[in-house]
Amino acid sequence: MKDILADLSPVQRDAVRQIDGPSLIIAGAGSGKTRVLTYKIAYLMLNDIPPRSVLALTFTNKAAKEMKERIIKVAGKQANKLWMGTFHSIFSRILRTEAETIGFKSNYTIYDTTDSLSIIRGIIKEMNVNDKVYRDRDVYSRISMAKNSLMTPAAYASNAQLANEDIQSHRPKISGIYQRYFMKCRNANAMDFDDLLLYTNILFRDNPDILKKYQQWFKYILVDEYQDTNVAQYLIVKRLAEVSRNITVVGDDAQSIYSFRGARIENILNFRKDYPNYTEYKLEQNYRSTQTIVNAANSLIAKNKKQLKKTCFSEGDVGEKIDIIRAFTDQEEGQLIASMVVDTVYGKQVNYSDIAILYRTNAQSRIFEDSLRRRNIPYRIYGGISFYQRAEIKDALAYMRLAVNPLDDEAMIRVINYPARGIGNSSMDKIQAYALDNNLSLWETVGKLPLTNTGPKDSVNIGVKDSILKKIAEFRELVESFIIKVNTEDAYSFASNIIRQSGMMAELKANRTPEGISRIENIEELLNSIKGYIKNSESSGDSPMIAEYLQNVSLITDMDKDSSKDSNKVTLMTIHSAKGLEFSYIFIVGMEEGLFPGSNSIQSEHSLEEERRLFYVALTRAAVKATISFAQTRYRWGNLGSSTPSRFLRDIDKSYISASSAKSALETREKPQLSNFYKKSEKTDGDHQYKPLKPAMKSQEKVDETAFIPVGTEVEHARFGRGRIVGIDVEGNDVRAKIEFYTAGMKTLILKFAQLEIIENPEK
DNA sequence: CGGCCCCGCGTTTTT
DNA sequence: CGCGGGGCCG
Repeated sequence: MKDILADLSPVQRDAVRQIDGPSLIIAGAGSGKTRVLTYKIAYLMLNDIPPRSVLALTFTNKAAKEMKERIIKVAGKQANKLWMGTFHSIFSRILRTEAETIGFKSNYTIYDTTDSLSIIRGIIKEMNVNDKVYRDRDVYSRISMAKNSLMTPAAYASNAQLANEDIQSHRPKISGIYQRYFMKCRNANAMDFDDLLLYTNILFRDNPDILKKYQQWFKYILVDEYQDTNVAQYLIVKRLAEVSRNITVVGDDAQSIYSFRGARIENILNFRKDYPNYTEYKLEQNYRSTQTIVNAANSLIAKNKKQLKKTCFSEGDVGEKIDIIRAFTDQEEGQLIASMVVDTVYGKQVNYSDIAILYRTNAQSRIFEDSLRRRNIPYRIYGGISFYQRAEIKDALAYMRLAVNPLDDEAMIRVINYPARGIGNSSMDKIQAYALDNNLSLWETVGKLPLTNTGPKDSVNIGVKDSILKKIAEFRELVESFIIKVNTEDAYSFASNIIRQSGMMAELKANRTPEGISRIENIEELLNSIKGYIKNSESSGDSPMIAEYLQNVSLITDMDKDSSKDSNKVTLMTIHSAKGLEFSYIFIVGMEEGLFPGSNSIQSEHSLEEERRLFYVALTRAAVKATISFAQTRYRWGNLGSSTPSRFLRDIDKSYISASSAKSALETREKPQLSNFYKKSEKTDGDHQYKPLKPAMKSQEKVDETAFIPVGTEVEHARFGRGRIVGIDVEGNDVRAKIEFYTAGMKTLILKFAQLEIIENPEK
């Protein structure tokens, strides 16, 4: 136990040693926040507090998993009994146990965002409202916001302000959509992500005895990333901690980046009011990064008006200054970063896994994937199109979901005609219409259908042919045969049987295309993950059934898949995903107006500050060196646009930016002829490892040749092959050529980047 | 009913 | 550009 405390700074030690009472830990980036949290939990256990009475809440499964591993190292295996996980996973577990109390069954389904959107689309159709006005995403986020502020449909309907807002935005029917959506979920015995928090609140609010049970159970509560809690989460914690008041929250207002999900920085401020006898610990020393990075980050965040007072400092090396890299195109940005990755690995003798490329949006990843692949640089990409979002995976899971919870209408819609069994859209419409009229689930509706229309005269007739009725009956029997086995077969056998018996496997195998083969591989990977899940839980008990696997899988993301540390790969991820992580070398890419800060964020000071905090998070991931890049032109939705450097670059104190790169990338405001670029890049001397100003030489050399190509010229492009120029367009300083390529089709290219080779010039 | 093609639209960010 | 949804035709 002495060992634990010896590893800590005085402040950290004090924070760890406070066992009882409320404590607020304000922890700057890299200040050893996770270490304090893990050690505090270990310390509790070493002081004979039973692990099962400790509740530790995190925001990602990854954070929970890592923390648990670290605690096991210090305090041993009993740490497995800790209640540690995300808000969503912990409270979904509790809701399983208490489901009946709130009118659900314990086998409830958890709908992911895709499911929710699809239901909302269905409602919009049902209500016959304009889906251009009522866009599913907008409606969903409105509902999500309501739930996160604990507003039920009734509360929403009677709220004048919300009604006003919806009228203003010409969407007065959102309240009605919410009502229907809410009921549909209930009828399907399903909860969406927000419901997990909403219903936990309802459960605790309306059932004092149940609340009391958990208040006595969880004697010690710890919350990580407290600045990212929303109203629903805040209230759950507040209720649970009310009696014991042994609550520890850790947070950093400067790293609050989830307000789009309803997070409220104020929660961390309210802590002082809620628990007046709290003790506050400020962790201000950054043990991760160089002084340059910490100071640069401080200078950046100082531009935000709203923030808690805190002085972060580093006593590490001064370190290298930040490089700012300008690229002409997004493509070139990819190439430059890729070659800098190589230079870093060989020049600094570090591993690929010490390097991360961080971007604002997932869509940016592709270019870096390409450029890294081209150079044979191993990389690992997080987020983006999730494995669990793939159609074949969702289909397989939908069968399992339907077997576990037949009321799950979304699952039913997904699989009733997959593989195609002749129950098409028009039949489905009839089934759905009947279900709606009679307030039944689809499964219940299907259960009422006769085998033929000539059956007993009081039997249901929805107006489909006998041949279809027969197919529906066959489907029903198929699902019934699955339902029987839900609680008798272990998750793995169940899943592999369902994939064969449903006909999915045969359908997939019939497709010999590369995509078809990859789909089968994905299914195999899914089965493997189920096997892995069984193996994991067998060590701590019996073999789990499919229902248990399903409730876990819906709260799991790609992020959580084995991040086997042994693999030496460059990490690509969004900044949001990078929160809480650290890397020696960080590349922050795409620092352009409209991208970062995003175009949606530049209207309000509030969201601009959040973007700035996001940039702060990105910068402070770097231990040794940060490099920032932007591109002057970028493909967006298939066509080229030009962009200017992000305003945030000017927020960093110049003294922390390498002089050569600042000058070349930012101060020079050259827009005119490219010949100027060329000359300047020649002047940039070699004192710096990278020459940010230096564009791809080849494209420069080609410019003069091709800048004034007439229409009709036959040209050759490295990627698109040969084609003919059909139009020239001068836009600002760019000359764009519309080229009809013989094989690649029509493209619009900016001449100075296109590297065209002239094949034949009609005017010569 | 099912498959194919075309059109329209989208980018925040995650549980 | 890439995806998903809707529409049309076989």
